[in-house]
Amino acid sequence: MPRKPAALATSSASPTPSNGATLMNVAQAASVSLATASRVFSNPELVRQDTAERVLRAAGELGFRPNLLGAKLRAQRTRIVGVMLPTLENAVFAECWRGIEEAALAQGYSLMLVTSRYDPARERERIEYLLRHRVDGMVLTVADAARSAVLDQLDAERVPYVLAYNQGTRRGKHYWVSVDNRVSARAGVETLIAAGHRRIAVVSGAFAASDRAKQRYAGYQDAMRAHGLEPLPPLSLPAHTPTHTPEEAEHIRRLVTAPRGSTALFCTNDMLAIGVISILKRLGLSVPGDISVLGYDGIELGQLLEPPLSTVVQPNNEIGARALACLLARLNAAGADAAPDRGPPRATLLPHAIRAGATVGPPA
Amino acid sequence: MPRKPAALATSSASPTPSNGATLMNVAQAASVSLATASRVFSNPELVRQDTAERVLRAAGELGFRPNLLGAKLRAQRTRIVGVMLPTLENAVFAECWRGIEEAALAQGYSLMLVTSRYDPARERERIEYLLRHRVDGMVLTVADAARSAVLDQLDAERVPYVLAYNQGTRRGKHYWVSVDNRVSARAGVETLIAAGHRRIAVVSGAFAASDRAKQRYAGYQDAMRAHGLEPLPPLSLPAHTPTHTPEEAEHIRRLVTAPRGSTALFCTNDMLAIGVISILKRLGLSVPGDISVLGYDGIELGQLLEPPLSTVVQPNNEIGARALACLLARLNAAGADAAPDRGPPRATLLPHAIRAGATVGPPA
DNA sequence: GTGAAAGCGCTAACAA
DNA sequence: TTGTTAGCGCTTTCAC
Repeated sequence: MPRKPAALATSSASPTPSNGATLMNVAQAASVSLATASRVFSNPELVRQDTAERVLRAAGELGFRPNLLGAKLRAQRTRIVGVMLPTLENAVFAECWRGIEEAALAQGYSLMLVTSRYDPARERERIEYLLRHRVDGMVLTVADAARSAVLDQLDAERVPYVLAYNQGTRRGKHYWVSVDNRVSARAGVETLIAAGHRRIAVVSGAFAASDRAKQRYAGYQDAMRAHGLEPLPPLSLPAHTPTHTPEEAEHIRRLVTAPRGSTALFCTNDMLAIGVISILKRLGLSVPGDISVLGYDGIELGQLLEPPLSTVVQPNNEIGARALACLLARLNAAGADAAPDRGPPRATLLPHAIRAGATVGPPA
Repeated sequence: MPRKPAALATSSASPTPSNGATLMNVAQAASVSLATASRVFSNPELVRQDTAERVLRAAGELGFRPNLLGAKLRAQRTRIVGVMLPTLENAVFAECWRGIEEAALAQGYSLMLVTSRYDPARERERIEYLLRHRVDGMVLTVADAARSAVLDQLDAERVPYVLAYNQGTRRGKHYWVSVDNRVSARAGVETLIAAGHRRIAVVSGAFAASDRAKQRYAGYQDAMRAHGLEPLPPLSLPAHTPTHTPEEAEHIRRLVTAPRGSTALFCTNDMLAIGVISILKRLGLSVPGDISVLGYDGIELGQLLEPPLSTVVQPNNEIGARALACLLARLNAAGADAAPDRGPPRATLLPHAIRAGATVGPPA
């Protein structure tokens, strides 16, 4: 009967830890060729109903589980998307991940996540790692999209990628999904001005670690100038440490108590804002009674606090989901034909919102 | 139907999006056999110094990047570890992920992350997905380790896994890394008792979604009984919603204002504690002036708040790192020989700590 | 030390 | 509709 020279009667033991059955085993059990068995899973419409059923039944009985490795190697595409985010410990990115995972799941794509810690050296290393896995493309947030070594590398190697949060700078150079950082920051600061504040300061993470922070600062300057107010230089705090240092507290104290100290602080991200509010409280100041604080990001945690954080809201889930969708659109467009005009738009600008919260009030 | 020489045209340009060079190309450029070239990367000690250098140089010039897919398929092991966590939006798991990623990076292992959302159906689906990728093993946190369908499946298929946070229940059944939930919770509640509280209530997420919550509640009962106090039934709040519902607020109000209402609340996780504190404040109550609140988890965020959250601290980074290390130890032990006594211990109990914070004070 | 050869599990021409 | 046949890029005996 076995007119196959097949030397693959090895199925007694359990080769792979998970499960032994290969497509070949299934094909034999269903008395069809390997090709037909394959088609049942990848192109069911090419195979007759009852044949397909026989194969499926055999697969079920054998506990067959497709080995994606073989498929990927052969197909020269992995259907894996690499994701690089600065950290997950800032809820912004955790929320974004959720959007990405949801979208990938819906589209049958797999994900590989790495974190860069805002560290360019680590960015390079982690990207290399994703490349070795032959991801089809990437979704990433880099420190500074305009001067990023990894982005240059990716461009040189023609790896498709889409930026999340990084707002494209040079015209038409990158694909990106973001809110308008500058405009939205301006809108946020204008709520401060509308509340009566005139002396408004900015607290930010390191500009080098975040082009968004720079853009948001520019938005602050826009708002101030548009209202005839003088922008102040930003207070740059090092990456949010788990706990406050005395120096940080001292900086904040000076900012708000100097003669003519600021009455409102615009923090370029929510985690920072939460930390700043705590520092202010420890200094014996009330928020918003003595000082108003406005955040940026719109993480859900902000609403859990009391008073709830006033902040500029980005749609974090959606940023992730859209970035992934954009990438898949690129991948598909490239597959169909190489027409340069096909594929998704390079820029996806999502709307921001202002969440009123209760950490902003009139100046003391 | 168009013919297919187009494929050749594209492949001449750029075979793989990333890079074209295969190990075979490198071997030819270095005038060695494929086998030798391979050895340079996997078993350098088997090849002569100068040969190796030639190969390395050729690889550099060609911009060779090993295709892990080929290696994995051939070697029948992927060096990928699957990670399943309930969510990353709870900082506990984000911190744990950090530990896992660090440890994996150090050991040259890759990771594939999925989230289960505390949903058993989704757990199954996501596990299947990891299995298709032929991960060598898994690190996971399941809703309830004692009655988990996915764990049974994994056992049946002999896939090595290590639980993080889930504390092993049946003797010797699972491998796990955790603090002692019951003992640590008891210790936490005893700080409440030491502060003078007698009427202490528990606020928890759904027990069905977390065996940890159940164990921590048991610890609470232990503490109460040991001090001659009457344990109260837990107040179970649905999964932490982004914002508070009126019902939640009403439940909390009743808990603390009924005749002889509780003076302290033990929340079985930090996010819950943060939410509960906000609710109390909105009810016009002061923490810890009117009501004391104790959390559990020790997320870093807790220290950023004012007052800083009093909580039972788990070493989240280390739980992740240890879980991964334990898994790799299992994988290696299995590789060496199948001696049943080899390999890491099944249980890894990590020490907890109490972070005093400032949300616990004497009863009003 | 090095090379030749045989696949790992799967997909996709092409043929029947 | 189904089968045959080549590999995808790599590791790994086994000879030399």
